[in-house]
Amino acid sequence: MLSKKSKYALKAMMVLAKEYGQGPVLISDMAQREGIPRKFLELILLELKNQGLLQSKKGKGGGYFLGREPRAISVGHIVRVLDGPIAPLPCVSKTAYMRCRECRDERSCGIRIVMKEVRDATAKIMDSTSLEDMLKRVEAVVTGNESLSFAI
Amino acid sequence: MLSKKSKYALKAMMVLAKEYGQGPVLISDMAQREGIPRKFLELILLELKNQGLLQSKKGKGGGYFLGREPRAISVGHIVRVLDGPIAPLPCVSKTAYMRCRECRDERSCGIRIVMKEVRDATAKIMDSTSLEDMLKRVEAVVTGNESLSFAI
DNA sequence: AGATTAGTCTAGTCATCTAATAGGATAGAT
DNA sequence: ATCTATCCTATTAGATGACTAGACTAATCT
Repeated sequence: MLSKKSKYALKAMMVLAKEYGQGPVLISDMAQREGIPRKFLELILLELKNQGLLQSKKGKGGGYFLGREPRAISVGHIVRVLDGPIAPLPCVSKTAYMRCRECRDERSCGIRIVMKEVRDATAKIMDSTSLEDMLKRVEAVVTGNESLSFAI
Repeated sequence: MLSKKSKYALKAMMVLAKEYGQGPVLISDMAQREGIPRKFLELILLELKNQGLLQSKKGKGGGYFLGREPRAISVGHIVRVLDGPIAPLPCVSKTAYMRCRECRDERSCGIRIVMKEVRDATAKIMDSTSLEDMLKRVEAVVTGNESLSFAI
């Protein structure tokens, strides 16, 4: 399960992607538009900033904006920043591998084989979907041209 | 992330699948063989039994055994019993749908579109993989015939 | 019948995580 | 200097995760 942190992060990033190139957006604006507790969103954005996905500007006319193009930021990256590894088990994680203490022979663990498949399928989707991709799909739904929403 | 409950459940179910048709297996045996805290495993097996995946026999010569053939028990079913829904967000769950409180228009939510893909991919793998499938794959690894491990 | 064996059930513990909230510090704009 | 808005640290209530304890019940063996 995705935490609310990740969900809120994705929502805020989508706002920033839509507003990309038009100057900084206020935390309060994003919080209000997406129905996210404002103080909580602060923490989230700060973390995204510290990981290089966002930039900010203080003072009047300040706010947050994407650190790079919407097409260069993936869902997987955002989720990993807030929730950590995507893998369902540490023993199949690429970014945070850890063997199972009780596993005799990892290579012949059937559970691991299946969970590795799950990890790969999930990572493939999340890492290949950018903010731009999501914007396009939303657009496709709104304009009624939904065939687009399946063209990755 | 899979909980330890689910992981232990899968391990125990694999033991029972391997031993299928050969009479009941003791909790303690499974606990020892797989390095699972015994009392914790008790709870897990009880839950699996209450959901109809396992049967048990008390007294001497007792223990647990699968309620049906290994080919008729899927990874997805086991995981859902212990961890609940597989979906990364309640709003894309088939078994436990719940809308997001703060979502204006669910249909045009980009996050939801992507997470639905993730759910479908995950569910497809977990629901189409049975204990028997896993046993076969393990066997394939052990005998060195790993081409089998990709033949679902 | 009585002892032994093995699952059943209820409750409780302890640590960690989640989803926030609070409030002052810091830096930029005017 | 004074707004304005992010930055940073701390705190917290409640839930969840991962067990542990112990009494109870049912089946089997002698």
